[in-house]
Amino acid sequence: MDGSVQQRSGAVDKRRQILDAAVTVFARQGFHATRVSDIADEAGVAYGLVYHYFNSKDQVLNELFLERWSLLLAAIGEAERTAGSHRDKLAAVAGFIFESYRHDPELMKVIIVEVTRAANSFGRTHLEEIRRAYEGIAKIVADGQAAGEFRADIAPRFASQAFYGAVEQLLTEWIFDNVQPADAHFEEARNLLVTTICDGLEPR
Amino acid sequence: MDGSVQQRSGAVDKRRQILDAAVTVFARQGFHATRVSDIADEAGVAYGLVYHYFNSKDQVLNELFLERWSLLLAAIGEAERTAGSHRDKLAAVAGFIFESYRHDPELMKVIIVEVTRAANSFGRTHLEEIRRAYEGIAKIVADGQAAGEFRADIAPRFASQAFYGAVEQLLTEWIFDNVQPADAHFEEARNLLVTTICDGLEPR
DNA sequence: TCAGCCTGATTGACTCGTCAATCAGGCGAT
DNA sequence: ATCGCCTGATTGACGAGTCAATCAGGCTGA
Repeated sequence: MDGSVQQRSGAVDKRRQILDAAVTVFARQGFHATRVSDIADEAGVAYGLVYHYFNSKDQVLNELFLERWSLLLAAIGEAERTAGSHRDKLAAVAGFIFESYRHDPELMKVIIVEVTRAANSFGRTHLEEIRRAYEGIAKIVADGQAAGEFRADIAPRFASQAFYGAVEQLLTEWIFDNVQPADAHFEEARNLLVTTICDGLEPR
Repeated sequence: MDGSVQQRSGAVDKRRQILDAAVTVFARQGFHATRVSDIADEAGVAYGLVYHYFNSKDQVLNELFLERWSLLLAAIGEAERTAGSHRDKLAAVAGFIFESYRHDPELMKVIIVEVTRAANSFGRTHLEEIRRAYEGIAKIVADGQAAGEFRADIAPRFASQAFYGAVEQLLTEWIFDNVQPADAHFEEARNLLVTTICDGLEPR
């Protein structure tokens, strides 16, 4: 009769607890360097319980990635649909990504370091999902070109890569520094990013 | 009496052979997934010989990275010193990186995937070296601002990140696709990159 | 109401394969 | 005969995943 979809008793959701612990530990040690027992310890849970909820260590990371990436894809679609100028749309996308970092730096670190940039392991596994984001951005650029807001002599796919690459590199700096930038920095980063790239995309 | 710096006999340089084999195998399987025996097999050499020349599997990768990264740092210094406008200097830097990929895609793949973008493992180890490159690029931007070629309201360090991030993301696409782009693509990539970023950096 | 049953959550010792690194010895050149 | 390149079997650590046992709480029928 209660609204929650908990499995049986009113116990805390252990599954969620394990996922959250995994984020912390993956962020701290990296995926390869964390043992499943580290996750269990961090979650305050027995080793075997991780395998009760997940098939493998990999699946834990997959779950974390998909959970958040789907939000990004949704945000891109949303920006495409609602924001004003195409420049604004790109700003909205960059804003969402920076905002994700502000909201949960550990999770973003894990996603970027272990998935998005891991061309040999999870990056390859989730290539399709990742590319869906690039394509969304490319579509905004293409529409902007059609509308005459952006110069037409730059391939949208190319612009999309440059845009996303710049965003991710900025985040990577924060990740390396293990820094939680002040609110003002987020605003600034988004604005400068959009200024630099979009001005570069404008017709001359 | 011969010009080479070989260790003793006239035998082929096994050390080099091992390094080259490592590049191939690291590129194919990723660092974590390759066993030292894979390297030895690829090099046509006994397992133990790897440990004759290197202290550890890690050291093999370190060697590969430093070997090439020092060339990049040299190229940045060179560009800073010689090329004409500051835009040309940035074009020279981007050109060198793209050229490195054209010359040896496997090596660049390994360096980017396993070092430059590996915030939890080798990226952290070599952070200082990596940053030296960012700083070199930032210096070019700063000089360009001082010369009035670039707008002054964008932090050089920031522009540097955006620039390098865009370059690396483009390379990453080729890496994911396992593609050896035609010569024309390199030229095009460099030009578009410089166009996009530098135009964005220009005073309005 | 309550005993007994049942289900599924939870535990952690254990297995089993994998691999980095070592080492003792062989071989060829000088 | 000696030195240093070279070999590959062996060792030992380590960690993912398994599994049999325990536990808790709800549900049944009398």
